[in-house]
Amino acid sequence: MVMERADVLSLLGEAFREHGYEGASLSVITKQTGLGRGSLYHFFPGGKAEMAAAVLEDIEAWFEREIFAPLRSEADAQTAIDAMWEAVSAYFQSGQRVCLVGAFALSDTRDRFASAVNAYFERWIEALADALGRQGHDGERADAIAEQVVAGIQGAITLARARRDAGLFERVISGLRAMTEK
Amino acid sequence: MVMERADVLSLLGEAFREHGYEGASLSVITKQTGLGRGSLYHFFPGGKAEMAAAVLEDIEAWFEREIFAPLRSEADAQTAIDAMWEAVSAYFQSGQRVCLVGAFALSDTRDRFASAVNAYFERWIEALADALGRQGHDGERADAIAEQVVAGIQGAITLARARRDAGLFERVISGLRAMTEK
DNA sequence: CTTGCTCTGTACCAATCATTCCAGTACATT
DNA sequence: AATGTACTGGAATGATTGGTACAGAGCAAG
Repeated sequence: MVMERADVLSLLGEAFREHGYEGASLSVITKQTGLGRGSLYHFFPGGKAEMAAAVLEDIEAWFEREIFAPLRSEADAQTAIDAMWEAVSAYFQSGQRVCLVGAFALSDTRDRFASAVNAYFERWIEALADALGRQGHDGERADAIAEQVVAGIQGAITLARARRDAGLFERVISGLRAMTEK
Repeated sequence: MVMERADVLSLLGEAFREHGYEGASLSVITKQTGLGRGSLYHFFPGGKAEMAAAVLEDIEAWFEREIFAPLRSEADAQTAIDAMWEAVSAYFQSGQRVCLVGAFALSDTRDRFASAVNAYFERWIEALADALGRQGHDGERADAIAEQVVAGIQGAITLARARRDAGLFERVISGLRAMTEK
């Protein structure tokens, strides 16, 4: 079995998601990726910090391609927004899967990856506001809704995980979704 | 200087807030509380796990007294809701201060303290829904708003910390607040 | 002063941490 | 078959982890 870089990043991502940056020890990582220490440090000479940075970059690239870019440039804004909601539900698995960027943001891990963490949310909010603007809202209102919605998604993940309640996630999401409909 | 249990819990809380459960090592904790290992294990024979559990209990008690109970029993529901918003802004310091329960919820630390983490949010949502009900909303609608609002608060904290933007926190909070006005 | 109790600082423990190192495997290029 | 490079597993590194042991400090009651 060949292990592509993309596969490794995905497994690394799950490890950090489950245990957090501090909690994801090298032995956890080797176990969860199936790669020995030698291989890990061959691909990521910078160690754990470089692994996490690479994962963040990978996540950012995925969201940029699948969600942010369509929000900014799709001819029909509502179509892009609908696609965002589909992607969000699938990606976060009804709140059973944590947002790694959000999780990092809540501890001092944030400072290690400050610019990646900031950029992720900045781009999401801006792209969504752009789509809302093209959908007919005036600029200020679009910004406000976008902030409200992106915050709401993070909160829905937190609550769904705290209470182990996927239904709660879906209910909050559908409430937010109503805010992005014409 | 006498060190009351309440002071220790407050300092412990800040340590866990800043570093997370895994990241708050015993040396971080001794530094931040000013107590040596001897004292710490004298007060919390169960070690780090007992410290975190005690902090969670302390937080829960504070919210119960200051926010949940008034929401349930204050004669004028709107007054209790207004007080909740004041308390939330002050307690989370415009999103510069993390919600420890929310932070725990996002990693596998949640499982160690599952019932405390679940109870905190369950009570918050139920108490708020109760107040919204007395304020005139029908039951189903009150539940929905309460979930939406409590999730929104958690998300506002996440975003404000991620982007180091206290204004963002206040804007999201005031959007949520509008949902709890008659 | 003595007794008894709560509290504290320090030395210590085994386990685990991230990281380094290196001999060796696998495989593609000559 | 020989060489070079990419990769791998595991042993060894020193630092740090959470937790224990214990002698003593501080102080109130007798």
